[in-house]
Amino acid sequence: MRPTVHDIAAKAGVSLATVDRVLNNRPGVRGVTRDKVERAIETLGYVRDVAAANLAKSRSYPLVFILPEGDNTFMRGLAAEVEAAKARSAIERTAITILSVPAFDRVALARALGEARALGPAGVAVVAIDAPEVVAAVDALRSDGIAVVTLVSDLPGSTRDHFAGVDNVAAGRTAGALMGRFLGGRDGPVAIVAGSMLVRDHRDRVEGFSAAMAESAAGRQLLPIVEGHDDPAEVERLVGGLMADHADLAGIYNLGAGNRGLIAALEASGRGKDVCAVAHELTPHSRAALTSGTIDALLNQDAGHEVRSAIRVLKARADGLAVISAQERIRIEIFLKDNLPVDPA
Amino acid sequence: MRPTVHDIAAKAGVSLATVDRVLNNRPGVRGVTRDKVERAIETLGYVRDVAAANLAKSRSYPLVFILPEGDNTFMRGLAAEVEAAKARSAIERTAITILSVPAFDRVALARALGEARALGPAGVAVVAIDAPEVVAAVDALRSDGIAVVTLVSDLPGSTRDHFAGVDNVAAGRTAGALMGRFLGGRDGPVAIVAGSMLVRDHRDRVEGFSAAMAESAAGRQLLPIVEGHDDPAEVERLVGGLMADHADLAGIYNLGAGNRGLIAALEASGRGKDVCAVAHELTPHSRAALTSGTIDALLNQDAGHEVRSAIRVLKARADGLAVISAQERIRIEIFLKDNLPVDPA
DNA sequence: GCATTTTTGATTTACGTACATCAAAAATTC
DNA sequence: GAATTTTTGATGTACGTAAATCAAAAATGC
Repeated sequence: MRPTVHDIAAKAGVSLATVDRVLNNRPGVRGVTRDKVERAIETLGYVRDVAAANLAKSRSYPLVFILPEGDNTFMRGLAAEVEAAKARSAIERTAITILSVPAFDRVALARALGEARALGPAGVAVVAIDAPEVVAAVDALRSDGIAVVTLVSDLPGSTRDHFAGVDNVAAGRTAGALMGRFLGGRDGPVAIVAGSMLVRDHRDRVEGFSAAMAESAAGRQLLPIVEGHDDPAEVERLVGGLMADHADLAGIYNLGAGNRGLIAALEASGRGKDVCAVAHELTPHSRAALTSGTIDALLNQDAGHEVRSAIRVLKARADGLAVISAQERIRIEIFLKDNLPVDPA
Repeated sequence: MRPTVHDIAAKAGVSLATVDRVLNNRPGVRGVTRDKVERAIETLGYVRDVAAANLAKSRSYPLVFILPEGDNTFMRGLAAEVEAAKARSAIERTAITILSVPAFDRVALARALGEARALGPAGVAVVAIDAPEVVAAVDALRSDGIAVVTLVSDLPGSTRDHFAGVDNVAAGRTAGALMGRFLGGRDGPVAIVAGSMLVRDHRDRVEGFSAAMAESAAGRQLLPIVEGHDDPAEVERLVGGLMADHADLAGIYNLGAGNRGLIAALEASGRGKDVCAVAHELTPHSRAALTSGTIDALLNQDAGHEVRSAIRVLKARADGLAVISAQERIRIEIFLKDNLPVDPA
């Protein structure tokens, strides 16, 4: 049977109250007594029953999620996952507030972080934009003792507790390696379509992609990066332009959202299948394009995993506990037409 | 504030005892009363506090893990993950017993399942061998009301509750697609090295690989499958033979364990880098070989995830609860030299 | 050695649920 | 309508921890 506080008290020859004082480091315990208790804890291998403790404390975790608005499927999916987590609030003892801000608007984001701070939550999860005012707002939260996790896009210069997202440099490198291998002997330049170079995840992907292309396809020309702002219509216009301007275009890497636009433009051009396309995020649209051969490879991050991981980490940090980092590593999935999961994602 | 049993009692105008009778469907409640209570539960949106309930029940989950013995890194890693889970027993209210059986020995496995049954646990996780006596032993456990999860290798003909592992047909297809693309114009046959065709996961991988190769590299000759029994020494011997017999060998797919043997044989041959090698499982050895270029792609399943998922599912099934299937899907990771995780796995 | 401060003990209540017991009320049978 | 059965209420204990109170004991200062 697992030892309880009573067992420690008995073993250490002290009262329950003293054990409680030691466990929750309340004042009024002499060093010697504290040592006695800690030895008893050690030898008995006592671990606090977190469930019972939370019950006794009737602990709850008010959390704030700050998400960008926008028309793209990935962010809408992310929002849906946060809603799903909200529906589990009762079970998980969380109380989730969602704040929406215009995409790529650093000022609005900093303001939203201020709002979140005013709510005095236990933790905040935010899709970050890499800008000084955002860093300042995050640091302000942290100095209030509020846990902060960046979601999808990181903010390395800040004091955020954790980043719940994929290694985007590695994602870019993977895209580059696949592109290099898939292009084979084909000639012609490769285009890069980003959402916005304001966000860290997109910058990281560009960096990784360029590096891997330089290795696996040395000498291949990379066209200047264009920004589609994760908007399908804008991406369609941009890709249409690229196809028109470069008759010998060999590949396109769309590292942001707006795959609908990419696919539409590729298909409209009539040479969609000749261009090697690598993109991010598995959605009904991108899945269909992968199956049909318009897209050659998809890199995916699971929004549900990211949201659940963010919540786990926020709760743990709010309690001052450590996290199992291996469990919180978000994986990059690679989908080819041959390994699509059965369940339509 | 989240509603409790007291709130239901008040809302329904009945006593706490009656609410308890309804919630835990104990006898002695009239239909009308039951309905009243259920309506109150519905309108208040009550959800049982599982932590408090488990505390009150002082629930614990005795589990048995049945793992194959053997010298390969993957299975040793799997065992280590089970040990790690065992170390978390106190926190997770589990009591884990590990049974080891000789690899690929169906009779010993069936006997071990019988032993497990005699222990009367809440659930059993087993690395299955696809054989009638194993199916029978699993079904016997199930008919005792013991939850059963297959781990890594499935047993589709049985009544097991769940399979905690990857979609191995998809894994094989992915390997085939990568091989097809990576081979490019190179001529020559492709070899397949399995562990044993007795286990379902290996059979599934062969099926998927063959199908994908037929599509993406039609006409490519596949050599007859050889079995290395997940043993590094045996695999080294086999691959050495293949290299010697087929001077024009274009690719090797090692779908079982024993990568150390594969790598050693490839490197010894002197033409290791000319042969496209696809293998499974990221280990220190395979990682080094991927970095050096001896192996071209690695498919990986995360043993830690599989073990944790198996435990979650076993606990849920023991309580008769549903599982969030999206959360329990084990992903196939694809590693190229460019997207290796920083942390040495 | 006395007063003062610090440390410790004993005890109680609470968290939300499970489970048991016994009495009271209501419904059913004949 | 009395006897019986079924249903319901009231109440208490337990799970393991948190948190508070008040009294008792021990250590400290001078």
